[in-house]
Amino acid sequence: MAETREHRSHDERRRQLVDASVAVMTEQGVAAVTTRAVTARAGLPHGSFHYCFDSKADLFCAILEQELGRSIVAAFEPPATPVDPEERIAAGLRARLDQVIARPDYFLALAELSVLSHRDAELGRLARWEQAEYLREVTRNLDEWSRADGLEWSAPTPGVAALLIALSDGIAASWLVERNDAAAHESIRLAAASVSSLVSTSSTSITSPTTTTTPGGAS
Amino acid sequence: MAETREHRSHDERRRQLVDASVAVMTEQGVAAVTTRAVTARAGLPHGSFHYCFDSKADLFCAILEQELGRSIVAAFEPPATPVDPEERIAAGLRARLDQVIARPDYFLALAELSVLSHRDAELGRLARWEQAEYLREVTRNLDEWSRADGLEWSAPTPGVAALLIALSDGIAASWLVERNDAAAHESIRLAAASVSSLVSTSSTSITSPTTTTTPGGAS
DNA sequence: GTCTATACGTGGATAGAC
DNA sequence: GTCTATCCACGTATAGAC
Repeated sequence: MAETREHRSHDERRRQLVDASVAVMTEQGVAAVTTRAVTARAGLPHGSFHYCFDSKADLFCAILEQELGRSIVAAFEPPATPVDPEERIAAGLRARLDQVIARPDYFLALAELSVLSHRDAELGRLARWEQAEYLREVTRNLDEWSRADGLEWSAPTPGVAALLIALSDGIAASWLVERNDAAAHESIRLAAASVSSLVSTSSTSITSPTTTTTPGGAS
Repeated sequence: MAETREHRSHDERRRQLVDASVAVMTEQGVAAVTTRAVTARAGLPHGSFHYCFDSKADLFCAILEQELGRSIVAAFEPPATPVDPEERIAAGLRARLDQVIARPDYFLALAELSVLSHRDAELGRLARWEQAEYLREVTRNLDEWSRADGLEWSAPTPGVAALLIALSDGIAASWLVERNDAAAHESIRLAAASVSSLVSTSSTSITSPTTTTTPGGAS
């Protein structure tokens, strides 16, 4: 450990600079993310930048990798507590919207970075990969939840997952320009009502008969 | 008229530069839209830029105004030929996707410009206004179409229109990163099936009984 | 291995020539 | 009114000092 201390410093610098970049990006937009601004924000000398990153594109790769990966972790996460499909879908969509509402500037910056990534080959690959990963994750959670509650979809779940992603993205994007909470929540309500028409509760659900016996709070 | 000839030249220059900007933006991204690149593209001297625009932000305003306005014109346009709700919704969503597929780089640039606009107060106002205008247009067309076919929605049409916009935006955005035609069309299929569950054909539709008599090709 | 000083290119905006 | 030459600020990247 004592010998690797110098190397560890190098990796820590990278993380430090990435975090500083995210801060600048969030507050002032992607255009404001310059090597000078980032290093100044991190309290490091300007020269340290090209000591940690090959180029600015390299930095953006690191940012995209870290932040998009972070977004994936809690995507349409499983059961929570078994509720009817419509409410479950609404909850999933609402979770994402709530994140955006809580940190609008951050997600605005992320959106900026996403569209920007398509201009660069390397960044584009990364963005596509993350998107695919995200779809897999949502599909996985959707499957898990459907199996647990004994639900069947009138279409393959990857397709349903893609639809849910498009919906949450679209609603979030719309909120970002309008900042209209009521309208966004109405969209979610309608979306949940719509999408739930694709699901049919199969008769195999043994655990939950006509009346669900959920111990605890039942509203 | 003879007296205003000089002024007309000025306005024509503006349009000329805006068009050049859109071209550059489409081919190389918003970041490449510099005063020099734009004037060069337009075949004009660099100095002519600040002769037509107060600043670069002023140019972006003009671009946003022109291009977003252009997007609105054909938004979920009315009847076409009366078909069932699900097919009609799918057609509306498909129309937008087809536009994006036909000119991906253009819409990518437009997306770039949209997210970028939120960093500037003036541009933000413009983007919001255009978005509201777009919602009004879709709602208007939705109302018209529904009335013509005697349809009733289980929710106010502005809410439905907002959902449709979010859907088409989300699906288009998803396509822009994946470039997966099949997946996008599957999303549209599912979306149309979902949303059509919100509509109930009222008994007032006299023109179209159980079997529609459409002259011409009936596949 | 860590940081400073600097080179080099570019962009936005302007003053002044035609 | 139209265009040229130029200014100044900033951004990336590097060579070399500590």
